[in-house]
Amino acid sequence: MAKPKTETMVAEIMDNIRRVFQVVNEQSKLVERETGLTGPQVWAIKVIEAHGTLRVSELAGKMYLHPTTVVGILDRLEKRGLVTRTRSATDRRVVDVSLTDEGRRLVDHTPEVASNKITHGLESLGIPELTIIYHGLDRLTQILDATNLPPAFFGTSEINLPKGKRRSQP
Amino acid sequence: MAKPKTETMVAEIMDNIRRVFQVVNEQSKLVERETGLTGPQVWAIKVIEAHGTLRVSELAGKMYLHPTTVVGILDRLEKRGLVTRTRSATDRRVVDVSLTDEGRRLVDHTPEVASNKITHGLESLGIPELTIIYHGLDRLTQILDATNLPPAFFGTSEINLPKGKRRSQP
DNA sequence: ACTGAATAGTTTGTGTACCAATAAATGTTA
DNA sequence: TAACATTTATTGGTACACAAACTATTCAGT
Repeated sequence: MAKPKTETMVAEIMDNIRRVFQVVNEQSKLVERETGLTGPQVWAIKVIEAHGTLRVSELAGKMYLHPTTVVGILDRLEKRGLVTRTRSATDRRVVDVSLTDEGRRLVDHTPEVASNKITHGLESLGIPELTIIYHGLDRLTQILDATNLPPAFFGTSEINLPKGKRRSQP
Repeated sequence: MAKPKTETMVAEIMDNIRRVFQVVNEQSKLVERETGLTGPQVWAIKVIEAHGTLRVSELAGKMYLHPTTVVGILDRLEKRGLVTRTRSATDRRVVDVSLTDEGRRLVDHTPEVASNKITHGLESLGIPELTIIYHGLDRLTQILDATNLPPAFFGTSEINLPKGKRRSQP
């Protein structure tokens, strides 16, 4: 294939990105059937467990989501008794989020969120093929970082892109 | 970086996929501000213009979306007078979708949906770098296809994954 | 021709995901 | 200190995205 035609390659790359979207979405639905929680919900309690008690804006930052979205997710998790919300004593604007015992139990019993088809498929590959995918995505995210100005909706709280990629904060 | 550790690479690949998600989402919002239509809406009328009149299930197939989702998008486009829905005379179960003059006018005046930051960034790269990204994503979608059973909600109508990827129909 | 399966599109309900506007608390500055 | 701005989380509203259930139509087999 690799016909050296910029236009064609860009179009195919965009199509492939859409494909990946699709599959990741399906995976989210699959996790839901297995655990009774949706992908984002599992993701949230994983983050909470890893970090310990944290404020809503911190959680949103670590999940790359807007606070409004996280509020909805927390509503559902709270209704199920998996997390608690408490107003901070020192700063009453802040809401601290933490796991309940039930939530912690569920996290432990969830045998790796990542054990979905994508991760599984990736893990079955050899180092050479993984390297190809890795470099391609890495290059892609680099150009995304270069062209993507921060939308500045995160306020001032540190954004903490996990792998230390991303530019300096405003 | 290419430290040959399967576990680490898989984790970083997943993180990068999430990054791409984020940026594509932002792009969709940006297109919305410029055209008054959302990303999926623009995508839909682009597909309709490219293919001409087509049925709802065909449109859904070409967009990799469930028919239910497309129905909602069509509702909004129809309300704005950009598309029309007509029941087919030969098969009254079928609904044919086509652009109105207004819709065609809007498509022409939309200077390339793809002129977003991602495509822009990609187009600014040279063939060698594009090749890296292309191969990485291509390999990724291959393993996704291999592990991803068709959800089988498209019925029998030809699905037409544009680049000739995807399995034979049931 | 008639019953039953399959198909096409839609409705209904849940869950993201975001923006705009808001309320309450804290900070800043005149 | 009092007016103003900022921060933090929430509510209200729109738009996806999908599953399950439903209606209408067509097809298949007897």
